[in-house]
Amino acid sequence: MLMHKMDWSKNIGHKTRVMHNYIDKYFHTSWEKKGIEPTRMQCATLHYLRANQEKEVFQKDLEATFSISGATATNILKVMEKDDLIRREPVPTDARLKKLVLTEKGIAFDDAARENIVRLEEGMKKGFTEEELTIFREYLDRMTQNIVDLVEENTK
Amino acid sequence: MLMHKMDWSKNIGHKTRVMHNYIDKYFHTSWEKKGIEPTRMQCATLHYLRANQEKEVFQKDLEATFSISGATATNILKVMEKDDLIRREPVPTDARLKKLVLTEKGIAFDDAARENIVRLEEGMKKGFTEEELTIFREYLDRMTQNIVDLVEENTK
DNA sequence: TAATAAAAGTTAGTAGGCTAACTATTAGTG
DNA sequence: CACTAATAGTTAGCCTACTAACTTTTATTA
Repeated sequence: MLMHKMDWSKNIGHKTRVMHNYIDKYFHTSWEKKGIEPTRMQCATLHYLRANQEKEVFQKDLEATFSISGATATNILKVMEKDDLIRREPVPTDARLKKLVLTEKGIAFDDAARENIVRLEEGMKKGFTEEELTIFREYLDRMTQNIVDLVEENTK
Repeated sequence: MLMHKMDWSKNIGHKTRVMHNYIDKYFHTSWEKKGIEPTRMQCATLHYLRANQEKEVFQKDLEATFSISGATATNILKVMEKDDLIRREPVPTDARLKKLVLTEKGIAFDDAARENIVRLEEGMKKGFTEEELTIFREYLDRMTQNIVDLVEENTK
């Protein structure tokens, strides 16, 4: 059998994993002893709740927005509730739902996180033209769809 | 303060995270009851050890190749040793090192994993030209470097 | 209306990812 | 040679991520 030797330096899945992990690391290193350190997904959740304060937001909305499973969402929200960044309130009209509400502390941390998010957004794009970014997004969407198709083939 | 509302559908970090998670899911769904289910990083490790059977391979090599921390490497290898996919053998010339060796079972699982890896590699690239893939890799490298620069600014 | 299906969220268990702190060993330097 | 640096790997503790199985509640349909 001919040995197929993978060149990891050209592997797009590998590159994606590495980039993904560095983004986590960015958030981890962005807090110089301000007490707590909201993680990447916590910052994203704070941001989402803040931007949708006029609406009612439930766990299922986070799951759809961020493409995470129910179990993952429960984990993230459990930690955030423990750290007093959010509350989960019952909804009178539907006992299955729990309304997600920012606490005062959650709002304060969202303010603090905002500059970190903006700095990352700007910094990531350094040296990229708008055209390149559009192509980059399109490639990511296309390749993700290819992988989704493979997963569906596996599970059909 | 003007509310900055993030459009997650255009966020490249978000897209990268989603693609990354679907690759994990691909590996998870690629085993129809063949007993054990080697995960993404386990398959990558098996592949790497197989391709470098003539050399001596140590944990630090995996850390460098896959850009993972020592703790993460220890975790992955611990599980693989428990499942009898690899052994960790002492090295006479340097007591700090542990040589990583594939077991018979490890070799068998690498064979079984090979078709899954090839199918993913092919499937991911469906509809992409070689030129597009080259550009895609270049974008991932450039953006990852941008993020590394931000992390280094944070930690300097 | 009663039975069934669908939806929302939780729990258990596991993998991969990290940092910080640690042990042990080897290499380098005054 | 002795002291210090660096290297290799582990452990503890945490967060994100998943599936599978579960409870509770609401919606649908026979």
